[in-house]
Amino acid sequence: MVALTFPDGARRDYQDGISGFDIAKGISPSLAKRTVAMAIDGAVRDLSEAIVADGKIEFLSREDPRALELIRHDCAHVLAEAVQALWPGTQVTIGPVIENGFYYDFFRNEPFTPDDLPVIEKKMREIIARDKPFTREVWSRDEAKRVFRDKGELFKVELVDAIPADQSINIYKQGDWFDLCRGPHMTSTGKVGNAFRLMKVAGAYWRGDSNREMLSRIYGTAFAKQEDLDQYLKNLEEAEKRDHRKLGREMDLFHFQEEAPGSVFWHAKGWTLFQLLEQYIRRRQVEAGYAEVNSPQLMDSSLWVTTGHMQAYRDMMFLTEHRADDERVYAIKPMNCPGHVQIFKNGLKSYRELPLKIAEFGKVHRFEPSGALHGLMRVRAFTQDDAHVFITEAQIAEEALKINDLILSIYEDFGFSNVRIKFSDRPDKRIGDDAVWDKAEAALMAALEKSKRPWTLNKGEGAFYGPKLEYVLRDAIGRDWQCGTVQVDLNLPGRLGAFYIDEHSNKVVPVMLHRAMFGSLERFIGVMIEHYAGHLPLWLSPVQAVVATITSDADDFAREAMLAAGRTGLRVEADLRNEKINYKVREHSLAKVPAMLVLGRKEATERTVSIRRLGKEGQQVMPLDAALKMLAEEAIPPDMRRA
RNA sequence: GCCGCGGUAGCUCAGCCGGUAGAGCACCGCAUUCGUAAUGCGGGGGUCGUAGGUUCGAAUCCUAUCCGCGGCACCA
Repeated sequence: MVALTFPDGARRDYQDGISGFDIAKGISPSLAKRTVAMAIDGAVRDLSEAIVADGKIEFLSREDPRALELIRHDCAHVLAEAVQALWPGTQVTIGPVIENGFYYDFFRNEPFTPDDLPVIEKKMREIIARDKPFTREVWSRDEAKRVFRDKGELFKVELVDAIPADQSINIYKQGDWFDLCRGPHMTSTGKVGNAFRLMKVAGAYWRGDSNREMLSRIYGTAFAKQEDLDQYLKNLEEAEKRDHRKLGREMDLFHFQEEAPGSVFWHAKGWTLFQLLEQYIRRRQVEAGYAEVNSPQLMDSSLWVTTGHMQAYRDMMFLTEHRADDERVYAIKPMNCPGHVQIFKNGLKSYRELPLKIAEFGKVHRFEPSGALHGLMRVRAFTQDDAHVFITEAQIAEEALKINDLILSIYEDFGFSNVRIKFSDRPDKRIGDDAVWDKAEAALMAALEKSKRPWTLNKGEGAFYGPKLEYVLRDAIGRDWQCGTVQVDLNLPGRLGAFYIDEHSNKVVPVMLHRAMFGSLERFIGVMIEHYAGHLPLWLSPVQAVVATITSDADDFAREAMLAAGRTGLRVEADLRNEKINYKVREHSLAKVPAMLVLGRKEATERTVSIRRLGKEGQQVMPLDAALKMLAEEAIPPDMRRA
């Protein structure tokens, strides 16, 4: 007998090996009908599974949040069956559930095109309508391999081989079609319902390995209800409107063109924003004891051989051509650290000078793969708010923690409070002894623990010279972007011959912390545009207000208002065109100008302005001086507000 | 870099079973002085990404190449 506890607390005994379905049926036929799976002690299982131990049991309906994963997973199976029905000979590989849906990877000579999707969807609806039960069978390893090999499913054979020896080989059947699968599944294909949609086709490497076959992937999503699917599609549209590439054009911030792939042409307004960020960081780091420096853009490539960059990243570095009168090969810097080490090395340093913190808004160039380029988020030329902190070994944890706190405080000023931290330890491709890595990782971990922030391990993802913390922000479209980083480096200073004199007059190699807060200013601007949907806070808006007239009778007062605004330090533009106020309001709203100061005949006479804020209806009338004072107040950067 | 898709006026896009380019918005001109998201009328503007090829004839078909988009891989 097995004793099962139900969600309402009731406890009943059942015959050993009874299926979930039989239990549900015993309670009521309608329960059995609407149940698609069960959860035993919280773990979702097939409803047909035999129960052999005591535990808590729950029946899941289609509407249960935990069933969503099943709907999507089953949908992936239906997709695979549909594809094989339409194009026999196509091999199936894997089809997992992902964050907002699922995908299935196929191998065939002719990849899918977007036009295939509606055809596949139609076939899927047929399969769902047939409503065949999902049944599970356990096969022997040899039998599974033989069957798949006979069917020509060579990728499945490889998967069977990859399943650990202590795990059984599960086969799920839906009518005549079957797939190797861990499960669980719902009771039948009909439970998938019709609220699904195939989204896009894409290429993907078999097992994520760029040396292996290129598979053809179909992405889809599915929901329990049509309304949920509609809402999801609507959200995608909304996210598209936030795309920084689109907003960047509409707000006249920047552009790209063919001649400079992956490099930004910053327009006046975008460059204003860029400089505001730079000034902000400059204030924050001066406060934190950093000195700003500037190192050469172009240095002899031998320097990069010494650091190991040429060995690790040669094809991603921009190198100068050989020329007759100078045979040296120069590299455009892909990082600022070697330059900063040269500055450290220039002149004898004492332990009394540590920690020595030098910062640079360093513009670095990296030949990113063409497929990786993505607006401001991934470029080939970008500006790091980079710094290097030279310290003794004993200072690692303390200084790393200071950087951690500074980074998090900065993100808060920009409205990013939900930041995830990743700890990346030693990669396979690295320099330096394991003993040195042990020390570096332990010290960084000590800082991380002191910060008392949740973090995740990013195994083997450290830099080739040291472990790192990475700070990840999530954008409006749900993509994660790594921005800040702290890296402990016990290797490069020694390689580059840096040392300081300790209290016993000995030469000692310093430890170097690398840190960046925005990471790339370009990327951070992209993330911010999407985060705010273009509605930048006043202190960051390139144009903070537009003075717009209703009639030319107000022109003189408008010019006066401009002068007064200029004296407050606000960035204000005038719009005295002979256009209707509706037209002006619309245009400046689309350009995301945060405030409009509207002047008509009435305002000109009374020396007032009518303020309209972006995204808000209605307006507020107040004396010009009061209005400017209010805006100037609001435009104070958050860090200066604290001071 | 790999797979797929795309590149036509400043922007969004139509034309693409070959016959030599079109719309809306934007821009310019004129009129309008009009109270909070598009005033009316008129006008100018494109070697159809680039280079080859097929053809009497190419934006339309073919090849190469560049750039972009969606993924994958990569990201010091």
